[in-house]
Amino acid sequence: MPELPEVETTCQGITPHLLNQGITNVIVRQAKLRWAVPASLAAKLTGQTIVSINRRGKYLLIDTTNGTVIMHLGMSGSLRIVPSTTEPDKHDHLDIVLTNHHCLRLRDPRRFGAVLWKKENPLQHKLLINLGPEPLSDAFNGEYLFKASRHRKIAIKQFIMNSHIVVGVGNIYANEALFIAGIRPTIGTGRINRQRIDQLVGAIKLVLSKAIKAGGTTLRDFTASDGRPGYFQQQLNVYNRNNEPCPQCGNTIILRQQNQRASYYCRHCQT
DNA sequence: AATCGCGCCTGACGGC
DNA sequence: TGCCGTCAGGCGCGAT
Repeated sequence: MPELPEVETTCQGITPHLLNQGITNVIVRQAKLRWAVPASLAAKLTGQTIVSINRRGKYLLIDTTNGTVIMHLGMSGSLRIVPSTTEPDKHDHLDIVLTNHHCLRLRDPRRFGAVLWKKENPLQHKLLINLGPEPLSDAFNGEYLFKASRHRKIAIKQFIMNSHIVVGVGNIYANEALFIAGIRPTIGTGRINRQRIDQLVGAIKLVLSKAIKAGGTTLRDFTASDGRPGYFQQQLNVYNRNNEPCPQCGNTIILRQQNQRASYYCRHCQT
């Protein structure tokens, strides 16, 4: 399940293969993703050159000489670079074929992902324009999060998973960051003091940057663009560890549903 | 304005 | 073995 570290790993993995490549063809085998892949995508892209690849939150932005492809990997999406003669898998929905006879291939069994097109100013796209700051940027700091958190009644876990507050924190890393910060996921956001908000900001930055270094987290189906899994799951403290001992105090890790999401935490270490 | 719950979708898994 | 129900979850959207 790609969260920010997995998308970043993918972005870094595909960039050297795509940069300055021409696009000779686009093959859409399954247009029904979260939103329909634009029917005009192939016409827009064919003959263009890829000029840069960026990430904003969990969105990948592939800039070409004619406009930008905006991709989201949803729950189960992955991108690979393969020779264009490689036989597609059942869930390989889209190929962007390059002049080097390889293609960028999108696989997404659950089809929660998206492939969109924006002619110019991709950051102004409706889905991107209201996103919160990047968690690893200086704009995401204690002052910002504290201010945003005042008078909010929502539980802190849902708050940090809200992409309008900060991008890229999905369920896995929200659980992990709250554990590191010693904050119980169910606490009302507005009741957390500045010092603890600062700790939470530090914990989010720490867990995300460590996960990027490890190449992401592979629990079910994530693999990097070279097909290798990530290794951050070995460093998970609480996620998927219900009934196991807390690595800090030895008490049993609790699992409870919170807004239809699994929250894992230690009742002793997280208050 | 903030919050809540729904729905999209497939594969894995457990129970019978 | 095979069938079926349940769960997982990002996130936009409509309802409250």
